[in-house]
Amino acid sequence: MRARPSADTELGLMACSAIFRPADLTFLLHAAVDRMTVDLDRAAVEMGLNDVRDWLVLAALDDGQQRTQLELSRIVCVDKTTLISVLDRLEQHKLIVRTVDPADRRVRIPQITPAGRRTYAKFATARDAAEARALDGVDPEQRTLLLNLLARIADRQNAAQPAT
Amino acid sequence: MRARPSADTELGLMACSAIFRPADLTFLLHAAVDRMTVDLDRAAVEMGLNDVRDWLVLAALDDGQQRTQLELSRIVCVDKTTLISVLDRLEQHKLIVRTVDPADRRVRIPQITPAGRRTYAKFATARDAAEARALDGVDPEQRTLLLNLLARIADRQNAAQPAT
DNA sequence: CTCGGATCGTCTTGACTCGGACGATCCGAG
DNA sequence: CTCGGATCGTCCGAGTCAAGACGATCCGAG
Repeated sequence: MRARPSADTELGLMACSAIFRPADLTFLLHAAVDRMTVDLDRAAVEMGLNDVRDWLVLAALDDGQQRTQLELSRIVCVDKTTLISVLDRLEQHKLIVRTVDPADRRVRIPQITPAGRRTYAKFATARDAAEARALDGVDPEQRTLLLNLLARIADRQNAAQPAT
Repeated sequence: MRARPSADTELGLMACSAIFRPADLTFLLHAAVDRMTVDLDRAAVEMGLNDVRDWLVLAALDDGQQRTQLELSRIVCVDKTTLISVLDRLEQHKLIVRTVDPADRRVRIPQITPAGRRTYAKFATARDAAEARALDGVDPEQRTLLLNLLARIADRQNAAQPAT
């Protein structure tokens, strides 16, 4: 499991909102991510995965498309060198296999196994449950607004001119 | 500056939304955080800071309260060992000084210097500008709703029972 | 006062990440 | 066919982070 701040500092997060202005967008985003990550990491370890990234990789492989490791690394936003260790672990747990593309023997085609599919499905339901818990009591209209606003922030171009 | 994924993988983030279901709360949160962090990190380096955490520390010290390093680490949610290097750097740049508490010679009281205050103020305006950019065109009512929902997610108790 | 346990800041160590280098392989030019 | 450049996966080295060990210091019991 990826190292995370200990419980001490974890709780401290909440203390921040008392000290910093409470409506700090960046701070709240970080806090919300941390909160979700705690849930998802726990769900991941419960089913033998290491990390949310393990699940991201499984998710990307679940559609059965043939992807090279490089494509995969771009899709899940993991450095290609880091992806290697993830794939090593998943392969060791028999959740994926690395096949060689007969048409180009340089590339490896990681493919999800039935066991990997089962693990992925279990994690997906856990994730859905976590998100439902997080949004419990928020009416659907507000949910979609939240998601839209987040998407809007995320999609914003990196247009802030690169330092004159 | 803290290492971040290269531009390649950075852009790949957006590709995710095409592959995963587009309304994935966790994914959007991550993407939004990444987006804000890019802006803030850039602002930080422009004024000689290393990191957003440098600014967090300055912000926590700006109110002039006497805090030990341990308290400080809890407030800014940084491991106490990591905080040491942050304080070392800030002290080297003369933005803070470490004083010894005369009442308890074990503890150090980091205090912000006038130069530190100036740097903090500059960063604060840069941060406000970044957040304003991120929320450009969103009407005030929706902004407060967004912040409230984020706070709600973040504040949620770690109540998911710790694995039976 | 003395002494054992608790608490502070720092140091050490092991794990992780990522940029760059490397071997294997492909492909197009000649 | 041969050969040079491009592209794949992997490995290595520098840097970062945090858990645990450690010395210095405090404080309460006796």
